Amino acid sequence: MENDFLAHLNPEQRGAVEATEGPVMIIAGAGSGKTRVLTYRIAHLINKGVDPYQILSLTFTNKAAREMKERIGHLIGDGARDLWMGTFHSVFARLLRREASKIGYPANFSIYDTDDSKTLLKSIVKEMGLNDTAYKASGLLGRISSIKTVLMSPKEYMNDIQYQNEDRAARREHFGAIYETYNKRLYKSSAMDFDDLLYHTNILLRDHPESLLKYQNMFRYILVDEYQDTNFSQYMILRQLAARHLNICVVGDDAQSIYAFRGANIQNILNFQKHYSDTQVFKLEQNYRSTKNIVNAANQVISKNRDQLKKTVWTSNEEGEKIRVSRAFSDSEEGRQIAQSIFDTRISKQAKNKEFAILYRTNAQSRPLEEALRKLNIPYRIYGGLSFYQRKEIKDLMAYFRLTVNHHDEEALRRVINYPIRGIGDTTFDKMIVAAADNDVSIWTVMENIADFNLPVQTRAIEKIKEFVTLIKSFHALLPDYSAYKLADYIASNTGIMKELYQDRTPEGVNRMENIQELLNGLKDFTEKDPEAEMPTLDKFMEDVALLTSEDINEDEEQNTDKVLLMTIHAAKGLEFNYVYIGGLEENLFPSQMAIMSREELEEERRLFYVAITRAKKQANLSYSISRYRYGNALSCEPSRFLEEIPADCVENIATYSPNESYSQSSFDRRPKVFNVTPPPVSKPISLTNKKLVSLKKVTAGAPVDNSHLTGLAAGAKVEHDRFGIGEVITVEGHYPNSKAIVMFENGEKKQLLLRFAHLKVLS
DNA sequence: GGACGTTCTGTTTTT
DNA sequence: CAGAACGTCC
Repeated sequence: MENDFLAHLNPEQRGAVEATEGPVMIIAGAGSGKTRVLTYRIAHLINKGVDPYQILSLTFTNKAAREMKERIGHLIGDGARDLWMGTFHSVFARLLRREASKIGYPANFSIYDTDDSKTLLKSIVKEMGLNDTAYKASGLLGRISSIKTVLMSPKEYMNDIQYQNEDRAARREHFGAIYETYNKRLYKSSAMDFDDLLYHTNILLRDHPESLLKYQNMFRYILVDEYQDTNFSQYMILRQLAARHLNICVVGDDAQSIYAFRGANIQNILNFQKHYSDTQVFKLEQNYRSTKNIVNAANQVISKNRDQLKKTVWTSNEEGEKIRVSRAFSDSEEGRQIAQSIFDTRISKQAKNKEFAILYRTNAQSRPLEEALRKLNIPYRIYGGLSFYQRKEIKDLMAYFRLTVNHHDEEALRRVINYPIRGIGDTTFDKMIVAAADNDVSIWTVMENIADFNLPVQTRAIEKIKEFVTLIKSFHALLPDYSAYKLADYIASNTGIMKELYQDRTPEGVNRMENIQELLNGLKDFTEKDPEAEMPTLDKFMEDVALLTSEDINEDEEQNTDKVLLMTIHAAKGLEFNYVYIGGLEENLFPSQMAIMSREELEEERRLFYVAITRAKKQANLSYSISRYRYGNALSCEPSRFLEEIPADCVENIATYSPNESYSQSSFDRRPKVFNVTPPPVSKPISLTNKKLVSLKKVTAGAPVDNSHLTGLAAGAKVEHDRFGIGEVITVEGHYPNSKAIVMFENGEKKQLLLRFAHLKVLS
């Protein structure tokens, strides 16, 4: 049994699978069967008699972990379920909940996402009376994150002369104090941010030898995927855990390191052999994925980078088609070209939608692509993108869940204390923050004992606060007895959220309602998943949802449908497609203008380009446009330098667009250059058959409003789906933002609607 | 406190 | 262009 499945591997792969003892580094070129090696390695370990729960396998996404678990399950059966497998963040969050008391946290600590952290920072800057343009939340969080990543506490930071000098020079002398307050507030809220999960794991292992020993013995075998994208904090965790048995196996490709911006340190992989003596190194250099032409082009491009491990990726696959490069006039025309090409290729190659992917550098690029695909009725799905859990209505309801589980969660409290409106406004909340800080307690504690604090607020507000405290406590009391679904449903209706959303009959409101329903369905699944197990309560559900992404939900329905996938290149890591389109190959966009200052940054962009090309199995299509709408302006663009780095014999230039363009060859001017050209007209009327919602585009004040301002709604178009009470738009008149639309409903009733931002509000 | 209107400002990638 | 932040009115 043991050997039959190893026969599926080539000698390179097999060597890497069978070297189970001691430090191992596997350098796996793009498309070389890396996941296969990891999967087989784990299966092989278990076959050799290693208990699954002694294996810790760290992946880059939860989805990768789940897929790998499934594949191992196919090889060895049920045992796969007991593996410790997941992202660094999810695995160590789980571990920290077990050991929370050792580091002074309760087991039910909250996990703050980036939004929570930013809101908290904004609040702190305001409370400290600092200028919020000099201390911007995003910048602060970035810096705090990188400092936490190098495991530096606020105290250490403030004692570090170099950092202090840096801050003085940058006129940020209060940064240390902000960092300290931020951490303190997190602690008072019983909350951790993403970096804390790794930071506190390090502290736990460093300061508690008995815990260290426990986990060293527990995780006898450690495997790390995408090692090139680990940061210092993660490196230190691994080093501590692996120190005893030294069975650490890292897999990665330095050429695909694309997360330096969030602290990934490519030196981890470059220096692995120095960190662990007697490392066995395996190189997987045969690419099974792409055509010769794609492999050659990618190799040529990446060879321009100075920092890299030596390896020669090669393939025995067929020569394949040349990489196609096309030029468009504008971003919307680029979209049309791509959509048309997909349309044609689908027929000529008898291909399915899901064999196509469109990749781009920034999320904002998806819009013109989506429009073009919709016009040709090509079904598509945006992969990644805004996470389900980042939507306002979901965050609001989840904030109630968080607050129920952990009353001290300040950001959850901030979100919902006055939602739905219950008369506790900003003024009252600010006063409670002050009282909390003065008494060194959480805001919840202030609220709980509101009468003792003699706050200078209206007695009405005091009453409201008492009611709110009672409400949340009543939810908490039900925690042990109610299932997650039952309690969530109870909370949704008892807070008034359901009622509020139900009353909102705008398309967006209905959509929000659907999202809430989806969340509740998710909870139902969670509740019913394992009837044998102990009661699936809400606090258990909350344990790791903070770390899920949109790809972790909805998988059954969405995953297997036949749709073209759109995503950023970062999100495409680890995926492959027959036909890949990479849009926006323009200087200052890709490479990003934020990343052309230093060689290191530029090399990371080049690796990103390498990742993008190597996603393609059969055909890679690159495109750029000579103008692009950004921030409301048409900017002139020049082709990306990366295009020139592809050897000419790998490339074929295809259809380019050039009627009446007023394109000048002058070098890129940072100031917007406005093109006086109207984009080519769209010939086909827009079909709305598969479109659920109608939303409105904003209209410039003073300009007349017409039907074209209804996104996706051509003149006279009929909205087929009447679930939302929207019928046919008859006329639209007036000026933004108070223009009016007359709409005829299917029952013949006519109503006047107010157009305001993206809402349709019924007037009569 | 809350609804609604106006002005300003940012502008990469994400566990 | 879109969303945040601010200002004005009830």
